[in-house]
Amino acid sequence: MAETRTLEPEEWELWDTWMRAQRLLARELERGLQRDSGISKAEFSVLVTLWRGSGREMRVGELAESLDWDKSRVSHQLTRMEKRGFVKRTQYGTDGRRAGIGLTAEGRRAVESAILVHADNIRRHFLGPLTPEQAAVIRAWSEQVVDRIEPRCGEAAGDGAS
Amino acid sequence: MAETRTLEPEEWELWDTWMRAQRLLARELERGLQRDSGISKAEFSVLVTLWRGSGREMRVGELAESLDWDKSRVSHQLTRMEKRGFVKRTQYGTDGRRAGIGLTAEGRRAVESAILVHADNIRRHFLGPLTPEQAAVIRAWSEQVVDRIEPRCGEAAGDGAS
DNA sequence: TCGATGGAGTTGTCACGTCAACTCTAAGGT
DNA sequence: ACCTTAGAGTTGACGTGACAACTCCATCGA
Repeated sequence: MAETRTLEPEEWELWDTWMRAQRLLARELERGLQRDSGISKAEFSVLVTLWRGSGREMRVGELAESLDWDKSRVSHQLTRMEKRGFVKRTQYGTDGRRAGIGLTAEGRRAVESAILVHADNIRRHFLGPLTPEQAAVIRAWSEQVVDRIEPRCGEAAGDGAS
Repeated sequence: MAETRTLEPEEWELWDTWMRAQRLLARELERGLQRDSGISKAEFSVLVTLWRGSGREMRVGELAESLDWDKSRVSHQLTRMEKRGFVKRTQYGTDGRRAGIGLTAEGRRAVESAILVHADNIRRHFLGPLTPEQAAVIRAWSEQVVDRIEPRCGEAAGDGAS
């Protein structure tokens, strides 16, 4: 273990400013999604992931892996989204309980519209104001962080929204 | 309004990597707080803000302003934390309903320990691996974002944890 | 004096997220 | 055939967060 002392003012300010920026950005994007497309960030994540599979049904575990979410979180989210009519669970086998997850027409419509709107918002709030130098540094740093906290051998598709 | 087209692969990868890094970092810090100090990020934020007031009782609105939280969110959080014995609401005036918020001894103990542990975790996961150049760029970028989304004239104390 | 207005706080409702406990099925071993 | 075990998915309980509706009280103006 390390030194166990509080942060220096300079350290603290960097941390605080970064946290604040990160939070405001996330809040802004979430609000945009809600306002322009009527869906939440969580819903968007699920919809995009299913949509990328272009019609193929996915399993809960697959979704959980793709999103880096807990399985039970996926299950709860699907329950809510099934109620809203965005996804459907279909049965596997003859009478078993394994479910395949598919988009409804409503879900497909919602995600195809949301993707465009959300891309605009990401450009406006995140990519737009970024200088090329900042982009390079932030990208490199983000990769460091991901590699250190979650070292992966292979690739896993992210959702880019949560 | 802009162009309304989806993100280029390069744009998307930057966005996705950044979101992933941000999320992993937040998750790691939150888990550290829970594991080492037995409190949540939300609890930590409230405790630190009260603690900085060094004994002086704060109002709900003051807390909400400091934390940049919705007032009702503060109220709900205080209800839970009162149940845990970390804070107490004291009455103002003779029979009115305005409440001043104070730390209990238990709350003070918890926050003073958590601050040290949390500082270590922030250093380990965030500040430590940062090169000076990265620190400068991230700091500048964060300030840009904050200024653009939430332009403030004066200063507001942040909590550095949520 | 009385009523309107506004600020401060609380409460309800619902979506999100985590953890642990549970069910069901498929395999595997004896 | 039977029991065990592991994997997949669901469920329940609870804390978190956003939003709107509500209560109280103070103040101000007719």
